[in-house]
Formats: sequence, C-alpha cells, structure tokens
Amino acid sequence: MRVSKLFGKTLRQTPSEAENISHQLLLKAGMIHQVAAGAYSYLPLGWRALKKVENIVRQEMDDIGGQELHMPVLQPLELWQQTERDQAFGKSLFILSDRRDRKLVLAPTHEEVTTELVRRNVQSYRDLPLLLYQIQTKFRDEPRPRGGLMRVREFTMKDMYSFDTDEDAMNVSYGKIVGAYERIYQRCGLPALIVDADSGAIGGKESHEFMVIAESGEDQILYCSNCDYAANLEKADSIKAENEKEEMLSLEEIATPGIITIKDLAKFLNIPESKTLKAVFYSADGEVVFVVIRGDIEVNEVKLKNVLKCHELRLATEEEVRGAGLVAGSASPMGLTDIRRVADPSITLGANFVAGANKPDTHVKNVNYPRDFAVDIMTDIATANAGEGCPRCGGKLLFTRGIEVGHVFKLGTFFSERLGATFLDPGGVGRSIFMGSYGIGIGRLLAAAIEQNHDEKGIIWPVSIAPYQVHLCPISTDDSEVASAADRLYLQLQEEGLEVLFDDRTESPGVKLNDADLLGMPVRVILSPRTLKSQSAEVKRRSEKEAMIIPLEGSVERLKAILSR
RNA sequence: CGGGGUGUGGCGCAGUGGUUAGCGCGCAUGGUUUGGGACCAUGAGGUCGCCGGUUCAAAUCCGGCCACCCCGACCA
Repeated sequence: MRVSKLFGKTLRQTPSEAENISHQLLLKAGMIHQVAAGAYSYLPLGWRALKKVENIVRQEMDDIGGQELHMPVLQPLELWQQTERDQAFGKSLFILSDRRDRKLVLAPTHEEVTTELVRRNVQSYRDLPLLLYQIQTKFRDEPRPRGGLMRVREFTMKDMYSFDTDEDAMNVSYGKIVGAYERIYQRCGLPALIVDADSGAIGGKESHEFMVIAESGEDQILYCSNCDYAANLEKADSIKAENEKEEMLSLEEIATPGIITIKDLAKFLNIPESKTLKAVFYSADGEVVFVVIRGDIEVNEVKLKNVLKCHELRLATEEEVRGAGLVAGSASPMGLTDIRRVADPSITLGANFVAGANKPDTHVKNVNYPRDFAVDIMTDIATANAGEGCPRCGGKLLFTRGIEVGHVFKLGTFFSERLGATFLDPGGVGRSIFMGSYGIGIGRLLAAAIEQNHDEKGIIWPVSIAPYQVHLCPISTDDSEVASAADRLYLQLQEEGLEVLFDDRTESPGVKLNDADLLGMPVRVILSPRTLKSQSAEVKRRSEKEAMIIPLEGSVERLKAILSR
C-alpha cells in the first residue's frame, strides 16, 4: 500500500477527547474515527489490524473443531422473553419496532438463537459434542461507553457455544476452549491471566475471565501471592481476620446520640469497626432486604444480587427503609421477622458486637449470632480486599487492574431447558443439552494490544496483528535513484509475499520517520542516497532502538528472517 | 442514572457585549529544501452545538435542549 493513496491521515496533535493511550494512538494514527458515543468507524489500517486478530481467533477456533456460522443480529424480543434475559439485560438491550410494530432486539449475544438453532438440528447424542461460533457485530446499550475501543455499544465479538451430553463432557469442551484462548492471547502478544468471574447477565454457574494486566483496565483483580488463585473483585472470596476470642456477655442498650455511621460509632465507643455489625438495606426488584455484615467489611453487591436472584439491586431509599419499620443509623437485625434478612458469615468471626437497637440514638452491646437474632440467608456476600487471606491457600491476596479480553461460561442446561433443546441418549431417554458460551471482544483485544505495546512515539505492533509487516520509507524521494530503488524493493517485497506499507510521499524525513513510529509497523526499511552509496538499506525493528545496515542483495530473505524471529 | 467538565474551520486552541471571528498545525498552488515533525509567497475553508429570549448590537448575557468526554453503578 502506498501511503500517498492511503485513506486516513495521521494527526500531529492528539484529539482532546481521548484519555486512554490506545484511544489516543488509534485516533492520532488515523485508524479509527468516532461516529457517536461507543460507535466507531475503522479506517483501512485499523481494519487490517482488526482482521488480523479476527483471523487468529478464527484459526484457533477451527483448530479445536469449531464450526463457523452466522446468525442474525436482528431477533424477535419474544425469544428473549422466553429466557427472561430481556429482564437480565434490562436497559442494555437495544429494542426497536418494525413497521408492523413488532418488537425486535439488536442482539447483545446469541445464546437464545444458537440454542434454538441446535434444538432444530440435534436429536441424538451422536450429534454431540458440537462447537459453533461466529465473528459478528453485537449491540449493547452500555450505560457509559468509554476509552475508545475499550467499551463501545457496537462491537465485533467472536462468540462460541458448546453443546455436550453431560456436565463432564461440557467441562472437556470448556477446557479445550480455554486452551485455545490462551494461544490466541499469546499469538496477539498479550499475556492474559485467567480469573474466576461472575456470570452476570449471561447466566450459568461457573465462569472465567481472561485479563490483560493494565493500569488503565476497568476491572479490579485480586490474586494470590502464593498459589494460582485469581478472581475478579466482584467474584473474589477471602479469609477475613477473626476477632479475639471472648466470652459472650449479656445484651446492654447504650445511648449513642447523633451516631449514624459505623465509623462514628466505633470512634464514639473507642472500639475497632470490626467489633460492630453493619446493617444495610437494599431494594431487590422493589423488595426491601435487610443485610447484616461485620462493620469493617463492605457488601459485595454482585454476590448479593446473585444470592437474591434479582434483576435490579440498589440501596433502598430513606422512605423505603422507614416504610419497612426500620431506623436508619440504628437499625437492628434483632426482632425482625417480616423482611428478608441476609447475613454474611463475618458476623460469626467474633463475639459481643455492637449493633443498632432499632430506636433512634440507641445501640446495643454484646450482640451475638445466633443467640440474639435469626436470619433467612447466611452466605458470603463480602467484598474481598488486598491483604486478606487467599480462600484456597491462605496466602496473601494482592490487587491489580486488568482489561477483560475474554469471558467463558459454563451454562449447564439453563438455555436448553427453557428453549427445549434436548437429545436422546443411547438408552433413548430425552435429556437437556449441556452448554457453554465463550466470548472474545475483537476490538477490545486490539485496543489492549496497543495498551501493552507502545512507547511515547506510537504503536509497536506485534508482527501477528500489524496492519502491514514492513514500513518501507525512502528518504529524499526526489532523488531518482532513491525513488526507483524504492519502487523496485516495494515490488520485490510484495512478490515475496510480504505486506508492505510504502511511504512514497515527498515529505521531509522528520515527518516520515515520525509517522513510521506512530503507525508502528514491526520493521522499518529506509532507503536514502546514503544507504544506496553502499547498495544497502537501513533496517530497524520498531521494538528496538538500534538499526542495522543490510545489503540490498538478499534483503528480502533478511527481512523475512527478522519478521519470523 | 448521580457527580464533574467541554462544545468556535480537519486537529489543537484564543477570543467576557461593539467593525468583515483570530492564531498554530494541517490542506491547495508556486518556488526553495530533504536522515527526526523545513522555509517563503499566495490561497481555500467557520450557520461560533441547537432553539428561544434580552439588546441598537450576542461566540460573548439569560433560559431550555442536544452532543461528547471524565469519575462512579454495568460488560467482550
């Protein structure tokens, strides 16, 4: 490709709207263009890189026996109502009406349609296992698109679905795909960490995310300094420190004028926050729920949402709290019967807690569970923190941020049961198909690759996903010798199957070299009167500081060798 | 949705009531240049986000709306 003909210009100043490095560089390099919040055009260079990522993903999916197909983005809303995922996705679901006023959705993912398709085509255990996938556009009306390609409302996703006869077989498929994912990230030049994750709106019981460790990442990760435990913060468990052992004492009311928060309470009584019980009220799909947890620990709302099996969870309003007969600031789990009560096991890690009295300006000392109150659900709903104990080995948990570049789910029979996707086993018995769902955001992966591979001058593409492999950059192009040598080399490289970006512009050296650094092709080749004197070219890897001079004779082979290194 | 911010040629910005709205970069034409964002000359390009109001006069003041960005609650 000749730069003089290339659509898309590099910018000298970074557009002010970009905060993220990948966003800045993609804009500055003329690889993407924003159309609306979370909707981008890919210009030719950006599109080539995206296609490279896509092809790597495609190869790895094919290699494990995946079959590529294509399903529609446009889908009837009814299909989503059958699985109640119209509720689960809520406002993130793009819904539109057709001319007959039928409701259609722009699909954010394809479990329903795939399951429906498989239901029609699979009857026997002999048809399983099955791996189907597509690489296709998804729509999600994100509350807040951000970071350029990091989080957009229209994006290309590779989504694969596995179909198996039972749980063990599902786990085998799952493992295969996890292996393929690891190879994909490796090939894209991205070290990715696999972490335990919440299933969110996709559903299912077990799920893992692939994270690229990056300061700019949206996700928070806890990982063990000792073993290989790693989890998204919203899923992470931890071992909390236990309070000192002590004998249970009898209840005692105390006056606490004006004390509302745990912090103030602890200060007022001169005790650690871990000696208090915190009451928090939530509205779960409209129902007020009482939550109690040790005072020093935060509620993990994702865990709570899963426990309550609700679609919408938020803190209850003051009116809702009052309406439930509770006194905010001094609420108590004691004596409550007509609201659902959820407790975290941390309330048993100690004794003689201070809790609310459900009377204004009053608390109660020496509260002990289960002596003094009962709960409906006792389960882990605690937020884990760095420094706490690893749930697997007890080691110390550490914190980092990451970019989620893939997510895999064990769905079990959630979709197949609701949509009637069954098969006959060898004994002629009808059974629900065990499914898995596996997604990679292609554009996000591209952005993550740039976040990981750049310097102050620009992008440093890994060879595998670079738009072009070689950036041919003649200097002094009005020198006819240089111009013709460059033309010859350009043709020769292409004939040898190399992908070449040829800067044939009559720009000054500074402009061309800076553009080459910004665009970031893996190898830069310079021809100039100087190099031609010795019938040579200067070759420099974008990732390295030093250039080398190689003879023009045999340069193609040298370049190939450098690229495959 | 809560909080913060920004809208002025392609990009970065200036312009707090008073001529035909400026500057840098980029772009076009001609010329001189060519190993790290060259120089000279000439030129094109703007309903100042939109609607309404105040005023003799609005990019500038007032009201409403919209868009975009950032921080949080959601996700590949």
